[in-house]
Order: sequence, then C-alpha cells, then structure tokens
Amino acid sequence: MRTIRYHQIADVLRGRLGAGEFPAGKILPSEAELGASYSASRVTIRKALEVLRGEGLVAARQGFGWFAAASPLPQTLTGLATIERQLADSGRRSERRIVDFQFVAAPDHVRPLLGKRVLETRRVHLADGMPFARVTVWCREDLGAELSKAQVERASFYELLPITVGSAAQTIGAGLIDPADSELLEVPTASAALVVKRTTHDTEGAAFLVSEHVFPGHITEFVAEFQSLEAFVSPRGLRLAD
Amino acid sequence: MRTIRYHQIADVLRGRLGAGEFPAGKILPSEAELGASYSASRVTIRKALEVLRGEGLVAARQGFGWFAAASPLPQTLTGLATIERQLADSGRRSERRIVDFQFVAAPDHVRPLLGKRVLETRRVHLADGMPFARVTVWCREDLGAELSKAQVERASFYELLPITVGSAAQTIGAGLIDPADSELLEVPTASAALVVKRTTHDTEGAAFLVSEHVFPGHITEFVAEFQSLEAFVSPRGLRLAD
DNA sequence: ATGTGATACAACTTTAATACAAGTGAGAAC
DNA sequence: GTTCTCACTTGTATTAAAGTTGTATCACAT
Repeated sequence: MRTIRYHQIADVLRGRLGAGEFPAGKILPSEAELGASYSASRVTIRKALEVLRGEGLVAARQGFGWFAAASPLPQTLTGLATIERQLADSGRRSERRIVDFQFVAAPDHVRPLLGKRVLETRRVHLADGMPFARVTVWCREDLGAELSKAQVERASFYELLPITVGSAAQTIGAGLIDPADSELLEVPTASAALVVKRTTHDTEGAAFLVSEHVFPGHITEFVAEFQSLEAFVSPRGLRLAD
Repeated sequence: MRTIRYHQIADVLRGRLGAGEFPAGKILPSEAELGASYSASRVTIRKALEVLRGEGLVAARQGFGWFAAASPLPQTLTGLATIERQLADSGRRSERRIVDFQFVAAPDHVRPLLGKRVLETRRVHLADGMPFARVTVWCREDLGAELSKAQVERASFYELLPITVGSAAQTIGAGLIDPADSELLEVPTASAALVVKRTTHDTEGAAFLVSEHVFPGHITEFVAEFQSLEAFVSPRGLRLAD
C-alpha cells in the first residue's frame, strides 16, 4: 500500500477530464462508484476530488453530485481595435507611467501559476495626460530579471520578453475603485471599475505572465460586434464566478 | 443505478431534436409514452422536458402536449454555452421572472433606434432562486404587439420574434447597482455591476431590439480565451466611451 | 504525524407513485 | 348545429424511499 494514493487517483481523474471524457457540466460517477472502480474508500476518493476542486477542474453540489467545471470557452470578443489604436487614430498622446517595479513574494492567486517570487510592476496608462487604466503585471522571476524599469516604461512585456505567446485566458469583471487606485486614476473611491484579469501562457502551455487591468467604469467599455447570425442568446462568454 | 437521470434523458432528447427528428411544431410523444420508452416515471420525464423548455427547444400546452419550439435558430441555440446552459448542466434551476411588461414611450437612447413607442420588459434571471441578472428589453412596437407576457417569461425574444437576426453590437461596461436593481438582485446598493448593452439588427440592418443586462459584479465575469498567437497589447475591444 | 479504511449521521437531491385540477379534442347524443 | 361526455393531455401537489455529498469520529498502518 502506497501512502499517497489519493494523489495518484487525482492524477488519473485529471487525465480523464483532460481527455474530454467529461465535458463541462457532465456529471461524474458518484464517490461510491469511483471508490469501487479504483478499489479505494470514499475518504480517499473524496480527497482526490477535493484536490481537483482546488484546481477548479470539478465542482460539487450536495445531494447532486460532482461534475466537470464549466471551462472557459474558446471564444474571443470578436473584433475591435485596441485602446491604443483608438487613441492613435484620434490623435491623442498615449503614455505609460510606472509607479511600482520590484521583486516580491507572489500574491496568492499568482503563486500557483508563476512560482513563489515574481517581478511585480504597476503602471498607469494615460491618454493626453488623463489616466484611464492601472495595470499590474506579475512576471516570472527568471524572465523579469532581464528587464529594466526603463524598458518596461517604453514597451509592453509581450514585446520585451523572448517568449512566443501560446494562449491567454482573460476575464472581464466589475469591481469598485479602492483608495490606491482612486489616487492613481483620479476618480472617486468606490466608483465603478472594469477589471480585466489575464493569464498568458507560452506555446508549451506554461503561464509566464499574470496581469490585472483596472479601468474607470465611466470612461471605458468593451465593444463587440457580431456580424454573423450565430446565436448569442445571452452575452457570450459570461459565466458565474465562484 | 444512478439516480441522476433526467439530465441524461434531456441530453438524449436534445439530440433527437437536434437531429431533426422533430421539426418545428411537431408534437412529441406524451409524457407517459416517453416515460415508457425510457423506463422512467412521469416526474423524471417532465423534469427533462422542463430543462429543454428552459433552453427554448420545446414548449407545451396544457391538455394538448409538448411540441418542438418554432425556433429561428435551433442549432446554434444548443451549440453555444450560455449561462442558462451552464446552469442546466450543473443541475441548477434556471428561472426567469417578469417584473415589468408594458408599452411605454421609448427612452432617449432607444427612440432613435426603435421609434417613439416600444414594448418594455424587465426580467430577473435566477439560478436556484438566486437572482443573477436583471434584463430590460425594448422591442419595436409592432413586433411586441404579438407577444404575450407568458411567452416572454418562457423564451427569449430571439426565439419568439419572426425575424432573422442580421447583426448585433454589444458593449460591456461597469456600473453601480442602483436602488431598484438592489432590490431585484438582492445585492447592496452601490456595489459593482457588469452592464451589457446590446442592439440587435435584422438582415436589412434595421434595429428591432435594444437590451440592457445588469449582472452583480461579485458573481459574474466574462471569460475569453485566446488560442491564437496574435498579439494583444491591451484588452481587445476596449475603447473609451463618449 | 499522516494516509487510509470503516462507519455513522446530517442535509440535500432525485425518483417513484399517486392523486387531483384544468385544458383539449373528438365523437356521441340531443 | 349545439351540447355533453369521455378519454387523453399537461400542471401541480403530496408522500415515501433511495441516492449523493458534507462532516465527523474512531481504528489501524506506515
């Protein structure tokens, strides 16, 4: 008898989930059934499932069962230019100001992705002197070590890092302006903000950048245009957060 | 024997509907007959059918029977993951509650698009009794005149209106919960909210629907995943509002 | 100290069986 | 033609039983 059997079971289940055996929302066999399949007790199965729950792969409801978590769908917000492009088109000056540039212990939501220590940079983006975004970027320590503050002020991480971007996952949510951002963005505390969180992966699928963008709600919005007649019954890509 | 079967039955029926076995308007076997076919009780069959009704795939008339809904977009409805589908997959009850249904003078931002008078409906969407969205829809008067309150409670405007969708423009912004929405959504006033505004056009390019969706910020977020390696310097689709 | 197995109970969900109300439609009776 | 009846349908509610997760405890092995 091995001592950490539930990790092995978690690995196997992770594989089955990754193989597409259980598409999002599909109900998994009950703990009892899984226990029978793997000749393990319910306690062990539960521990394995709880590991996967911690990774966001599965979820459970009491009295109902375990099911594969709704995974983000591969759908982009079709179309428009970036904000920098818009600014350039309208002849406004775009500018970045660095307010923070240091190596720190990774915050909780970053550590599992990038490791224990990271380069944290905070920038304010301005259009014609008016701040319109606060962007915090966490960069993997080994990559961040090659960067200078001046470089980061001039260019984006995507241009600076010697890494090809493989994929990225991004969420758009709403939040309130906290006192720190209130000062940086020159808007009242507790006013509405668009919060974009993004994780960028290399071609191998390993994360190397995590960023958080905060936009004052009253001056920014996302625009998407659907040309085709594909259905969009409710806003696409929207999901319930945990 | 697994107890959770009505989702499986819903899946099978969804497949049969999608396969064209039941063209729009075709009457389905009665609940009793379906129960015999699938060796399930009437309750179970009913729950499955109600899931499909929530997706707008079927409808029923008391004393008459169930029939495939006359949906202008039957395929795409099932293909894409909306919040409702996510809810159904994880076994949550999805529900719409109408709080407003009347013909009114069009609000300022709607009048130029739809004309002077419009049908205004306000609905609250709930998941397991928990409200997660307030949706207000303005519909062109001549089209709205054909709709009943009960219809609107069950299905979406896209399914109900005899119009082919040509294109749509949508913005995602951030705002604060106002007192009215605070009551409807059961969240504190002045908390963060995602606000989605959409205008839908027919194939000629004329607008016929304007809608506004308000989601509590702490439980909802948009998810987008970028698979391609194209550069995205700042969040795509973001622009400065006027 | 930790992982594992076994057991027990609480809280919740689903299913089954049954009953009755209400609407539909077809044909019989007038 | 009109009305009535009857079989059949969905809508709704109630009970009981069984299944499932959530949580806790104890014993045992490594």
